[in-house]
Amino acid sequence: MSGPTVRDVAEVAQVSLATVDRVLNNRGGVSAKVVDRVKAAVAQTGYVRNLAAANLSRRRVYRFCFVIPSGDTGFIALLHEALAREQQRLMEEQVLVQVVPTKPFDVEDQVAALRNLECDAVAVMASEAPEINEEIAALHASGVRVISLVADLPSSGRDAYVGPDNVMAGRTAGEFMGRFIKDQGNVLMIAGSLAARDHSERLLGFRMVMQERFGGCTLLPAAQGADNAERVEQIVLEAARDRRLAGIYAIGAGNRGLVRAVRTLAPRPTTIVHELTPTSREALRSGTFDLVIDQDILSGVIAAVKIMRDLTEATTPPADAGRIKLNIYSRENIQ
Amino acid sequence: MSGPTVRDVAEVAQVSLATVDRVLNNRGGVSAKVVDRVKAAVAQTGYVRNLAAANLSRRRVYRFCFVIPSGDTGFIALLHEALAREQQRLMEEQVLVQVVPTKPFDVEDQVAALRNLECDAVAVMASEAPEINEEIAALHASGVRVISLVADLPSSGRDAYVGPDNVMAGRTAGEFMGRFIKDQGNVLMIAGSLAARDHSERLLGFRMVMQERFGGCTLLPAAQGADNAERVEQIVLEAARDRRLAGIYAIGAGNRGLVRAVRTLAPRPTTIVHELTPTSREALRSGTFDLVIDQDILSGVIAAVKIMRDLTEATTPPADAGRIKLNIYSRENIQ
DNA sequence: AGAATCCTGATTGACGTACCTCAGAAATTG
DNA sequence: CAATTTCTGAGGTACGTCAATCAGGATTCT
Repeated sequence: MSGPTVRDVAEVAQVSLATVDRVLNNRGGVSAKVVDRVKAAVAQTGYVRNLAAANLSRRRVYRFCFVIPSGDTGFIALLHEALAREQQRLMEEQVLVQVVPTKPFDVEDQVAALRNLECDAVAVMASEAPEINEEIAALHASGVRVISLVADLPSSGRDAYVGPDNVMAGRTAGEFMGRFIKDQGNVLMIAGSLAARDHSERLLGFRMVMQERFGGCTLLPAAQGADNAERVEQIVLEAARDRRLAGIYAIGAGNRGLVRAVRTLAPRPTTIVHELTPTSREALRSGTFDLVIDQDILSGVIAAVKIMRDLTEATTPPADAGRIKLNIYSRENIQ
Repeated sequence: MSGPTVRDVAEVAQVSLATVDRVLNNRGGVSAKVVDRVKAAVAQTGYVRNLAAANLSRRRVYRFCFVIPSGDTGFIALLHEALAREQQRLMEEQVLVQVVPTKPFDVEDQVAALRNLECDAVAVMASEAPEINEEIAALHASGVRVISLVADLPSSGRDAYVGPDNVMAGRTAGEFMGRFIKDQGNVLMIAGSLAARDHSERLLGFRMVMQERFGGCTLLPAAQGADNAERVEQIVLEAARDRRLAGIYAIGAGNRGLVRAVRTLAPRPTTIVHELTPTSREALRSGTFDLVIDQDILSGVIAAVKIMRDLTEATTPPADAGRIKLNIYSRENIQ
């Protein structure tokens, strides 16, 4: 009733259990001829590994580290929350996740955090800096698998990137911005820091679309808000002195300041931001924000763990495994 | 390391393994005092039954049926594809999934399909009809757990619904339609069949938003395209005789006809459709469609299986487990 | 020919739970 | 007090896979 087992495969292939095991878990040491026979037997019997039994038997414990900025608001808070929730579930799959918080924008601290990690794989969210790239390269050389999270670090030699296509995110923002503001007026772009690759890529994508298809708008010079609410608020208020401020595209954190600023303006500029946080959700619902482009960080964490497991098992993860989907939220589809 | 086991519970409760087993699987024959002690020990240790080991031990195989319309195009094709892909993975978890295709819009055939099913749980996608509701009620009474998929059947007494909030889907479509067409012109709505609850709910949501916030538009009477490309094409061409056709909202299938029709029109009306299929993806990319509102059917299938398993285990699934997210796609974020 | 290497078989003990039997202790009954 | 019933303990086997060991046969090399 419950399907064929390794025993049946062994019988059909005329080999021992040990040999079937060697083939199935490719441990090597089996001649090509026998390998073929076993594989044929698997196909013939329709054998499928019983995952429950496999997990039960194999008691390997994976040790993964997440090196990410600390923070108790916005997206970073959601990331920590998602990690905490997943930790529970992952325990049951013998995955131990350790979170190593770093000081935001502090390269030295982030480098220090990457030192002396005791684990099989690391997921890093950091800005682009040569020191960090070097540290990651060193980690990688010492046998630890490394993936970049949310913001890619392509020149670090990381094994994989888990996060959204940030150029696409920016392009998407541009598309909706252009249509919503009817292709006219000034548009303010606020990034957190241009050193953060996710921010600069979004900016790039946004600019591209606006220039390609919405030439009626004027793009103001990109401002840097340092993910700081007060800074962001000031930037907006300053830009709003010009009466033709039609749209605001906010990349990165500091949305609370953005809400405060936009609420004082009349007419209210079309506002598009990233990441569905309690703040942006509320602003969306109340009509202060017009669109939120979100990366589902929980699915990102899940994907990251999966890829880290694949990497430590030396099985190549599927090519698109790390690509997190972009979710678009308007006031009508907040969930 | 990998969580407490029955052994730990037994030790804490100062009883034997056999007694813990008797309590956990309530086999009776244990005094109230000891039962309490064991339960306290469970709470104290944080013991959770290892489902994998349990299923392994008792050789349980889940048998689930998906009763869904047949079809090799559009959303239904994607659904079948997703099921086929999941089937592979689910075999490993001792879940046997059987797909029972039904003739679309054929109530009699769908009722027949629901008869004589040999399984633990069924997922049904069907129109609303009293005969179907009755059949589901009968199934349910005979101990089979039933969930509705994509289109809800609330008065059937199904155990759960897995699918998007279709009113929300319609409202979202309305929100973007209103903003894109700048609140003026005629809007054509094409449903497949108003008997399909997902269609009627989307229509309802769309109408609500348009009336609430976009009073400048005129809603044409809702047309029924029977999920048929030719029908849909004709409906559009007819409505387009009026020069003020500013927008089209297409619920349900038949998008190939929609593409053909819209391509002949100038100016091209703003077109919003449902489900990201090869057809709608291509239309989005080429600029024929403006927005696609998609339900990720793969995640729907996964959620459905999870819920069916919970139901057959008599553990109540989390309240929001069946809610599939809505994904919004513009030409810039197709993936 | 002898030694080294490679391939395969046979066997064993986990993993955590379910389910069974048998025996003995404790509590209840007549 | 003896006879019964109720409760509990001890121990075992099974589920299907992983992982490891040991031993011996077949090849290849020197």
